[in-house]
Amino acid sequence: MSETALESQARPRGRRPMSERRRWLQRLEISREAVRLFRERGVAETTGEDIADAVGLSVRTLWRYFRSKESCVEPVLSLTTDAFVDTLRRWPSGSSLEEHLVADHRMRDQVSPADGDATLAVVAMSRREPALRALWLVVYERAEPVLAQVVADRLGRSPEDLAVRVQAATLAAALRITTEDLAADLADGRARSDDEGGARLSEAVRAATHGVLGDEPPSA
Amino acid sequence: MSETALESQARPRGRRPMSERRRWLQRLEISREAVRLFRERGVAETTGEDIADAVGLSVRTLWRYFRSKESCVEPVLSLTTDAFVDTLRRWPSGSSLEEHLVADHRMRDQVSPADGDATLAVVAMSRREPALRALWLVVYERAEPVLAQVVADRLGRSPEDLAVRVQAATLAAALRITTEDLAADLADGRARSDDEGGARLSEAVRAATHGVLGDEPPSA
DNA sequence: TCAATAATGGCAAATAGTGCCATAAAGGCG
DNA sequence: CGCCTTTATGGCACTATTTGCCATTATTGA
Repeated sequence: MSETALESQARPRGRRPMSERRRWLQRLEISREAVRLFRERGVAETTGEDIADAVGLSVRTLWRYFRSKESCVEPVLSLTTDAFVDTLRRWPSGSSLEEHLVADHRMRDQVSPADGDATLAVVAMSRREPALRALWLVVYERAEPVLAQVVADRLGRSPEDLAVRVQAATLAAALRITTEDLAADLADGRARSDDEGGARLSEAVRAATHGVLGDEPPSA
Repeated sequence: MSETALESQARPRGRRPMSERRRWLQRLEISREAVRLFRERGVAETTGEDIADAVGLSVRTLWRYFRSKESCVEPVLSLTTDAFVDTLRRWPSGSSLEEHLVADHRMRDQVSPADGDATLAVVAMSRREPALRALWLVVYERAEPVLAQVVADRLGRSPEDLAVRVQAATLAAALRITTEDLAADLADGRARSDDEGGARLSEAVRAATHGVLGDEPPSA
């Protein structure tokens, strides 16, 4: 086991594994094409081969990146939800959520309008596509531990606390439902301004937290 | 168009469609066998043909009852979550949730210990099986509209209200997380009594609702 | 250039699911 | 009881999904 001792400084000698970031980008590229095809023809009418062709990959390699064709949309969804969560993470204590949403512009830098559109389209499609619905819920569940950390920091408690985890799940549900409402409104032709979106989000978070996290209506 | 007028009293002449209840029982029977096989051999090692054979159906008919082998576990999960939701529906205003959980025994009549075990086993497996996890989340999402009605009744508001829907999602998350904790504890060999389960559930609901629904700690 | 390692692609095979049609089962009616 | 109608099931072929295996290619260090 002298090898074990040297393990930490063992230099790899061949081709290095794909970097995490490069793999992430590749998955995102596939994801965008998959969403485009799903929107154009529908999920059932899009085959794994179609997606692979659109990206310029072999089918075999596609299945190395994703376990199913539906899960191809996951990176685009995660991109948007991660931006949401990051925005919440930057929400300073003592300010209202609405003020923060107006003041914090980094979310618009983090996710392009095209990806935002794509996400809302997938959420709208998920009303009819059980596989997409399941994926959407899974994506939001994965946000819960991150939100638990945010809540824990804010309340000065442990992220393992049952109350903290429940509060995080609550926050996730508020974000999710607001997004679903927005997607439904857009899909059904009811337009909505970004400002109203922010207000609805604040309302949802307030309904979910009852002010425990320190947000107050801006008029108060 | 005269046919349209008579449509309501048109008597069917051939074999009647399977009753909703019979179809539900058939799905439940399949579900129990599927869970049994999944527990014994794992999901990947269980094929659709295995499930069909266990129930005594042809594979073709199995796929008429379920769209995928993983979704076969859905009826057992729904059985348990429905019982949970029904218990909440019977929760009288003005009493603490813990008192209600102790007093209301109908949940134990509604779901057998075997089905409860099966549900917890599936939840435990869902930590490693993405398809089961997705299904579990979908089952709980379907409970949200029902819970929204419960919340709406309790608060005298519309079940369409954003705040009501968010509160319902919050309640669903509390139930879900409590169940997941219980499943994890059981799977990891940490026993837990029913009483403690009720206490944890009350704690979760209280953390989620902040007393808005009228529950109070029994000591208060 | 050579050796080593990782990514990709091609092919075959197993599994998952669907469409189509034949047959069996369950009713009503004479 | 046979006759007719409708539904549930089963069998078969077929497509799609997904994985294992191996050859090929690409990328790195020596």
